Amino acid sequence: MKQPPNTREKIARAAIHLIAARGVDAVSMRDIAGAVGVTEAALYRHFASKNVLVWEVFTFHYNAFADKLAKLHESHRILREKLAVMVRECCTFFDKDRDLFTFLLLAQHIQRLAPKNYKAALPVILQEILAAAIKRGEIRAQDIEITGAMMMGTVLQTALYCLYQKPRPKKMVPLAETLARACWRIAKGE
Amino acid sequence: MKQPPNTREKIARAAIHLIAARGVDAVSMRDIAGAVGVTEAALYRHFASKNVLVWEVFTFHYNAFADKLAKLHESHRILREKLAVMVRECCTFFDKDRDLFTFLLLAQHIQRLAPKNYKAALPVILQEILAAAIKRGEIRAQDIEITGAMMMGTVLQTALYCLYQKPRPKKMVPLAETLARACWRIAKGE
Amino acid sequence: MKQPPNTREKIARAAIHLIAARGVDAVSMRDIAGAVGVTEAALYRHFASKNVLVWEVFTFHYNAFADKLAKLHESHRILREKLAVMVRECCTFFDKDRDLFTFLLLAQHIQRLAPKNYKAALPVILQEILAAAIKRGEIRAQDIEITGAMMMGTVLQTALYCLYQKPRPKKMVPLAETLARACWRIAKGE
Amino acid sequence: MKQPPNTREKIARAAIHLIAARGVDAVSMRDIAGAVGVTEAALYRHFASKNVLVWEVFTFHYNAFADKLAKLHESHRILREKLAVMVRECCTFFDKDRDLFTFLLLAQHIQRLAPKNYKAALPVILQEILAAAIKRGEIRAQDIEITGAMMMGTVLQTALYCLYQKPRPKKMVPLAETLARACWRIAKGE
DNA sequence: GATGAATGAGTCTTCATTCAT
DNA sequence: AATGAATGAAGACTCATTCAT
Repeated sequence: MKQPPNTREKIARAAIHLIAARGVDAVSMRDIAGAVGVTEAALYRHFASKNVLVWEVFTFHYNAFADKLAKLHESHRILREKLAVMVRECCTFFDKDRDLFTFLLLAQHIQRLAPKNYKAALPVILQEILAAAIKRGEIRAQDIEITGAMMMGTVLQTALYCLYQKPRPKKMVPLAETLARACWRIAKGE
Repeated sequence: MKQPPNTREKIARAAIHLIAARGVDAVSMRDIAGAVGVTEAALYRHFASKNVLVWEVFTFHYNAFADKLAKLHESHRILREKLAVMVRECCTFFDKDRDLFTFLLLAQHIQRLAPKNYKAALPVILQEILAAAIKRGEIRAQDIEITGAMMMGTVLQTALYCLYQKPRPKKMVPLAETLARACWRIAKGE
Repeated sequence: MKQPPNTREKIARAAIHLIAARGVDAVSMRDIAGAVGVTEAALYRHFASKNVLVWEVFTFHYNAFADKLAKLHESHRILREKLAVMVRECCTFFDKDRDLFTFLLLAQHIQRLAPKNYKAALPVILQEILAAAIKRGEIRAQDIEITGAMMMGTVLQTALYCLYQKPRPKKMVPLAETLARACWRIAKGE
Repeated sequence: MKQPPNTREKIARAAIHLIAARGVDAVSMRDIAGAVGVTEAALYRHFASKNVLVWEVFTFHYNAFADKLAKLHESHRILREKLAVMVRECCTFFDKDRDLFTFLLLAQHIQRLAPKNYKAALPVILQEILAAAIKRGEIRAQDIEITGAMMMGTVLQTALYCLYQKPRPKKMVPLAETLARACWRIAKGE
């Protein structure tokens, strides 16, 4: 029931693909236009500027992913299971759409385009989960921001490692259990 | 016996400072020259190109840091202590020279400048330590590359978090013990 | 008996408003379309090109104004009165529709769009009046082109001055008598 | 004793020539560079931007001319002579360097580039002269801003007229006396 | 009458780099 | 060692205009 393949969508995909491979600054509007098969000027009918293009594509997918994770963990009670299911989702995502995952991984660099006071959703979600687990007595009191950062690092750095494996990137799903356990042990502390 | 503050050194420092703040692509030779107080052309007396400049400055400091870590851990026997001392060194480094640390953090992006077959030293060191610990029976057998990646992520993501704290970046040294324990528990597994 | 607010008219008004404020070159078809609330393409239903749009709108109003002045002065016999009534009309026009007056003031810049051999009507009218006054012996013989230019300058430069008064443009009608007298004295010579 | 023909000066001259003929907006950096015989990029070594280029060239010559007029009139006592000598200087200037005069004539359009609170010097000078003449009792009290505007219009519109005479622009010096007398009579009033 | 999408040429500007001095 | 001037390629973005619908 879709209309003729939406140009805006094609532009977004091309941007994700190129930026995942080279980084925001190293990809020009010319590159994106070329990949889509239109003129540079055509891009500007769909996105007001390069910054807007990158930012809109980023937030759209980032928020979608954050929402999914939020939904997922809610169907579990205990922290260990919440972590397991979230980590698994990350791994699945990575294996299914590596371009997009990598693109989202550039969050730090893209966030300089963010409006002031923008707060990334993922860390917040993680911190809320941890706070709740502490309240329930599942884990002992701790600095949830630091714990959250350590957990994210565990997963993301591993993703980075898998990404740059030669000759072919590694799959992450097989590592899901290992990663989940590591996250759990980080939270559990001594 | 040092000569008057070496220009090459001043260029390197300026590059580190600017790149730490903005990223490689967003810093131009003009920016660097301006920060040093010389002409762009002068930079080419000291470095053959922008890429060479970035790469040489990066590897110099990266290798120096890797060497230091290697030396440090050798004066300890058991993994737990090795990790503790290495993590502490990272934290100290971060607190003492945030610019440089941040610059080195961009490794992934800078490594596209690397010669083929270049292999970053830090992960290798970490993997060797883990391999040895397994051999000694300190920890059970496991995929040392993944374990290493998880450990690095734990520390680096926390550094990233500390870096972007507003209004002032946070100190990392106070977190050293927490981080070291997390790394240890990651290695220890269940 | 007017139709629903004619689009062509709305386009013309928007063009006048924008061009009066910014000049021909600094106003784009996009700007005009935006101000009217239609697509750029829609403009081309009403005007063949930007140049045609500007030129047609200009000549229409310019000629209308020239005609009015011509009619006006004919109901007076002597130069002094002719000048008085024409100057007053200019002032009234300025106060009533500053946008349009300013737009017409850009005549010099718009006339590069003119067809070859185009001759602006206003100077001609003025020169005819002066020629007649000389014939009648009201004023002594003189270069009517120069005298005409001086008179026009007197009024137009004053208009310019009133236009750019901050914070609000000045009214011109109160200056009508002063201006008319100046014109008269210019013609009268010593 | 001059060094090899200064590029900055050549750029300024080319800009004056082109802008006098076509207006600021219709002249591109490419045009200017082409006229000078250098790359566009070379222009940016001498002027930070197109706006800066136009503005600096404009103010430099405008102020120089204003200074000259100021000096000139000071060597005369009475208004009539002051006006005569200033008008004559305008005419001489026009005949000697029509490009530059025309360029300066675009003042109104260039002044949108002006820093806030910029006040053009020429009207001020004229107003001071008029104020002094009133004080001395040479002319009766009047709105010096309006009188000034009328005088300027007299000269400038005539210049415009001379400029666009076909096939060759007219000389202005022969008109100096006529113009000076017109200015005087404007000030003198009835 | 009007739209949405597209284009190709052109805008100003910045880039890394070179070279004569 | 360093400079000032220059370059050619590329950057993001805008322009007037066209055309299928």
